[in-house]
Amino acid sequence: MIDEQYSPQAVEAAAQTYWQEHNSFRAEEDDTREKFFCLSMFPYPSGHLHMGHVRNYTIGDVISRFQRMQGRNVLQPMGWDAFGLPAENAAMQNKSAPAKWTYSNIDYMRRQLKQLGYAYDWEREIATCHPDYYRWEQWFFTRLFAKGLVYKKEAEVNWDPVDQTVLANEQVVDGRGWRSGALVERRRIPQWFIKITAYAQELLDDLDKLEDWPEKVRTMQANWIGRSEGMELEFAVAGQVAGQNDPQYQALTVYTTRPDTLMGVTYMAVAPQHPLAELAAASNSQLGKFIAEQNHVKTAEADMATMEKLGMDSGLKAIHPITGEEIPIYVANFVLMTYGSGAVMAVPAHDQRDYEFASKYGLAIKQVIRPQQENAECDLTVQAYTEKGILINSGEFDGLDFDTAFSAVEAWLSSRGKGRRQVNFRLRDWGVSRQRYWGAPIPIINCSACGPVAVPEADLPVILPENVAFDESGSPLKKMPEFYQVNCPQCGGEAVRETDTFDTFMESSWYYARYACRDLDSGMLDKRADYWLPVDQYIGGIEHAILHLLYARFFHKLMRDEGLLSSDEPFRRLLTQGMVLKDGSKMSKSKGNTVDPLPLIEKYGADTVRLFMMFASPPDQSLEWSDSGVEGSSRFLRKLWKIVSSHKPDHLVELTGSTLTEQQRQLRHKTHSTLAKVTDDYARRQTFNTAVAAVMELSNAVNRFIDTHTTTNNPELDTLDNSVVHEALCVIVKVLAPIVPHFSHVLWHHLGGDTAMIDTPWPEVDSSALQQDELQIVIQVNGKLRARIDVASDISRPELEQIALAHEHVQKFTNNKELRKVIIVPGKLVNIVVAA
RNA sequence: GCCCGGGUGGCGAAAUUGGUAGACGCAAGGGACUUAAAAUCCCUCGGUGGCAACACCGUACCGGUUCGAUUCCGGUCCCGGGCACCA
Repeated sequence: MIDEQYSPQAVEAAAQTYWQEHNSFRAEEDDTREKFFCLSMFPYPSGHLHMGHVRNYTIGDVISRFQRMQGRNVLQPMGWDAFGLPAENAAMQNKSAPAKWTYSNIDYMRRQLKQLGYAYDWEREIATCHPDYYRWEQWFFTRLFAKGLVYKKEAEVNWDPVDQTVLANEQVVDGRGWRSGALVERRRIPQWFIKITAYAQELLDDLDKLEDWPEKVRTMQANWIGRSEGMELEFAVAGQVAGQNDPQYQALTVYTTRPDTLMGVTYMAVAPQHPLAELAAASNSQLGKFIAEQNHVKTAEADMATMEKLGMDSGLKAIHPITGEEIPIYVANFVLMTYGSGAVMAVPAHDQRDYEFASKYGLAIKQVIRPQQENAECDLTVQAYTEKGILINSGEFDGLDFDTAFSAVEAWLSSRGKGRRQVNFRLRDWGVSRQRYWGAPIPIINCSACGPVAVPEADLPVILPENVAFDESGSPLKKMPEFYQVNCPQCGGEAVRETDTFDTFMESSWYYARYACRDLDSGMLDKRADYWLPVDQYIGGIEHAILHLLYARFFHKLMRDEGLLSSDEPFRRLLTQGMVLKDGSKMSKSKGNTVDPLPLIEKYGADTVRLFMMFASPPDQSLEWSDSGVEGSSRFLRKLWKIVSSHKPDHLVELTGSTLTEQQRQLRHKTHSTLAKVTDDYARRQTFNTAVAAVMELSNAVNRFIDTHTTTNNPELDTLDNSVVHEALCVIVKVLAPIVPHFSHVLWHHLGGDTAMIDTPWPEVDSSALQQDELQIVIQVNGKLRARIDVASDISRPELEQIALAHEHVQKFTNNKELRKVIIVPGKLVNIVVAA
């Protein structure tokens, strides 16, 4: 007999001890079983687990344990995304080394995860800041370097002129450095890029294969990649830009998706950093001042898009490629030098941004498109007309529609070598250089004779020195000659090692694969990667919908093309979890509304916390934290514990085929319909909240059944009653096991389970228990509910219609009215349509 | 600004393929047990009217499609995520 009082601490200790002693979660490759790789996004070791982590990892654990009960060979690993900015900030504050802070955070958070009872294979734990891990990232980068998939170019960063450091976007507040308060400047510095654009088309096309990803994520990625079909064309620069023979001064190359509007171009716009702008500014101090002023906008796109659109006439003219007219060239702050060619053509009549700019600076607005329908709204005194339509004021192109105009303009320009059809992507190459210390060193040596040279494989890893002093003045690596003074691997001459480190997205782009062969020291991956990959279920925050998930997809394809694995995509199924909120806003330290999981686990136990997390809302929606809701989950477990612990699993009889009372049949029906629903909720819908609600209903039904079948005279159930209850309780305990595994572990033993809960298969639905003789049918009149009736489940349509029409509540609304039609949805409802 | 979501009782939510709006839980109110409290158990619980049966209204707002709309379509408002150096 077990205690009637539920004691989470004792229960959780017992279950965790069992799992540990039996090595229950060690995963091994086994070709005879279907594998299931379940992965939650690994955490950044910020110090403590927060509720978002608890939610994420509970979802992953529930899915893992469910799949295991379904017979799969499950791998569920855990690790640490250990490089990153917060470690540097903490180091500055504590005047210590980022490594020490990171490792102690990992130790603390690992203990928290263990308390929660997650079924992780801890032997595969990864921390990305270990050289054993990042050496393969460095090795892989040198492979990409050899293949020409990486290159160096200048890119803009936020520069703090006081602290003399590069700032992340989040470190720029209102255009100023967050520590120094200094006005931030844009600065161009050479950085490494990986050619993700070479894979743009495949990354787009393969989204169609990801059938088990949320539609919204696929849409966001497709829009991010942003494939467009348009034309690249040249506008010659008019007159002679004195003494400049360089082609960059002689023509502006622009890209447009609307070549049909070409005849409506009334000005050109170039970026402030464009060579033509700089040239014009040399003899125009006002323009020079304007250009200098534009140097203080943060590099983030949101800032670029919301800032006031400003421009200034450069005085230079471009020549329209068809009409030969001279049109002004403006310098405009919204044109980005780092996008495309740094120049755009402007058609104010048919582009809203161009329209607003033209209106502001008194530039011509020339209509060249009219609506398809003559009377459609098109008032150019109010706004641009941006729809596709019919060409006007376009000379020989008049009367053409978008498609024919596109072809005609293309033919005209291409025959004269002034333009060509081109597919463009919004996606830009991935800049991976960071001017930071706490990251994986970029394995490149810069030699004045040989240029950039990859660190040879034998010299890898390039180890990041961990024992460093860290202060406000930026990366210690830049002050360590013993780190950067090296000899060139090619010519042996004096050379300088890169002191930049990798973007931390690099580590998180392939960690999932490394879990398969985490102990391998002779290579990045081995054939075990192809056993476990792709990940069958990936779970993480929606905030990663684009960047992390796109980079990981890209890396997977790079690893495939390196021959390291053979699948095309890393994550078969994706679940994007919503945020955990308190009082309607995201839990965060700055708002002071965080809830620490630890005291809750101590008070209620891990199972209660896990249960509340799953019950409070569906996983992909935000979850409103509620202390009293946790209390409710605890109450449910206590009640259920009492029912199960006072149940005696004796004198049980076979139920299938037995003659049961109506109430026994009803409880069996409830048991098996609940089982069917919960199975579907876990497997297909992944709505664990409705699964829990269904189990609560079943548990309430069992409770009522026991109440109505025992009396003070006879406190025991008879054999058949007890067997029906036993069946229901076994289903409840088993289907709750993924969510409250400790609780189920102990109760399953009490119910007489001959295997440990963790090794027990998922129960099967007895379809004979689901058969019903009667159904409830709803009767509507004109779509409004008027009656409910119980009928035989095999009733014929005419019979049902007749009963419905004869019902007194129905007749009240149909009397003296013309019957128009009767709609019957079998097994559900009858809708009687009458004249109003 | 652009891309993607979301909005249902006092609260978290449910309604799975266009077919019974509010399952399940929380809070609240009433009652039982108790010297008392906690715990537990029972009842009520979207709004309005009504003794009740029941009727009408109700899923952010405006409009549309349909026998029937929380669900589909068009528009508006509000909230959230992302925007390439936070992770």
